[in-house]
Amino acid sequence: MSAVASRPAGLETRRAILDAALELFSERSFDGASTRAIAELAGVTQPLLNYHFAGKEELWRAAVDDLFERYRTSMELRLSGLRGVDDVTVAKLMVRHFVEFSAANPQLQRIIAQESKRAGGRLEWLVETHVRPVYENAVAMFERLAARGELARVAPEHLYYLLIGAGATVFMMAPECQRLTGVDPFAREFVAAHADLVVDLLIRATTKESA
Amino acid sequence: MSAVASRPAGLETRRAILDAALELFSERSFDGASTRAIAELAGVTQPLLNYHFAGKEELWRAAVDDLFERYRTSMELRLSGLRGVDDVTVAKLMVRHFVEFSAANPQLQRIIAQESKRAGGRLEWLVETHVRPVYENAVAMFERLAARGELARVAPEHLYYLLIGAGATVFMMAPECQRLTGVDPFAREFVAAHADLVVDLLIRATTKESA
DNA sequence: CATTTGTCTGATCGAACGATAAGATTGGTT
DNA sequence: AACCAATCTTATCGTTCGATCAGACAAATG
Repeated sequence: MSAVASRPAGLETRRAILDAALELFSERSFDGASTRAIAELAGVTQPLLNYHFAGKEELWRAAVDDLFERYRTSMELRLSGLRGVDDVTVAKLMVRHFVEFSAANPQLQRIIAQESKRAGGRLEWLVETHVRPVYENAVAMFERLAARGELARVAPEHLYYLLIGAGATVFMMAPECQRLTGVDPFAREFVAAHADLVVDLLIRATTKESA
Repeated sequence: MSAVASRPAGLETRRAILDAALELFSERSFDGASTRAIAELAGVTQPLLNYHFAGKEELWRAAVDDLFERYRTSMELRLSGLRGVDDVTVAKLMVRHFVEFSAANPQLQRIIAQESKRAGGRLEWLVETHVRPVYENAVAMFERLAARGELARVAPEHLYYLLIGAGATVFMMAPECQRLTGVDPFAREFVAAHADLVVDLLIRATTKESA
């Protein structure tokens, strides 16, 4: 049953389903995305989802796994070969990469925001499996910055959600931004300007004046 | 049919339904909140929703209307009697009130975030009916601050979503924050500290150094 | 060529969905 | 007391949901 995917055709279909699932889960929420709509977007029939995945919930988890895996690898790639570089520069790169990834993959914040509103099995899994490592990484970054006097000594809970919110909200809400302001937040210059702003805000702004 | 509510009992029931609808729509999304669940939370039977409201979509609109009405009146109350006060103080009060309202009513950002992910009728209505006035008010505030040199000359689209995201995300995602960090973001001290941080970030941080 | 195994489809299940119709009940009016 | 309109419930409609099953199809293996 649960599909180990040994033949090439199976892998391609699996990928098409994962992409479609991520798209619809992220913009319509778990309940709003029907398995039939996902199947249609993937170009397959609905029962095929249950062949490749054990059920709707497991399909959701597989899609989220895939997305976070992309986030992790892209961040590692960005930070590879920076052994000797100072903490401030690395931190700025991390923040910038988070903003740019959020622009290139608004599904990430959309899914996190969706599930974070309500306690339950999916939130529990999401936090313990994927969010906590990201959070702890961020906290470590905050501490390195604070130790060098480049960041006000504020509780990490505040800084984390400040960073997440400031950096990703406009991309998560891109359709609203488009309609409200007429500006396409995914435009190259917008993303760059927003990343600059967030980096400045987090790292330069709370420096020196505070603490 | 459409219930003009002349007898007192009707108004109380209507309010109970609106409260239940707001709660479930905000945390489960439009599709995830069933009319039966809303009715149960309100302590009435499911068909009664169709007596007081024309349908699920109109119930959603009525609940959102109610919420934004509360936001508007509370903001006006907060800013009443401030005719002579300088722009910077007023702006700080506005930002602080937005953060505190987002803490007291996380449903606001939850519903906005939910609908802003996808273009469609509900987003269109939400933007034109409620979000745009708030946005234009914020833009006017940005311009007054910039004119006094208290804010970097950044495009308002960036500042608006920066403010929204930084100020409301942690409350919107309160269940995640609780599980991830063990901290209750609704605690009085947390809300106050977060408001301070956002006010400082927006108004003091981008001052002088930039531009 | 025959067999097997991985992949996919058509048909259909029971449950939950939003909505409606018909009638019971309640409270104000005369 | 009689009436009537507002409020609410019970029963049920047709649709869509996620899931299952039996079988078709295709590709690798012998």
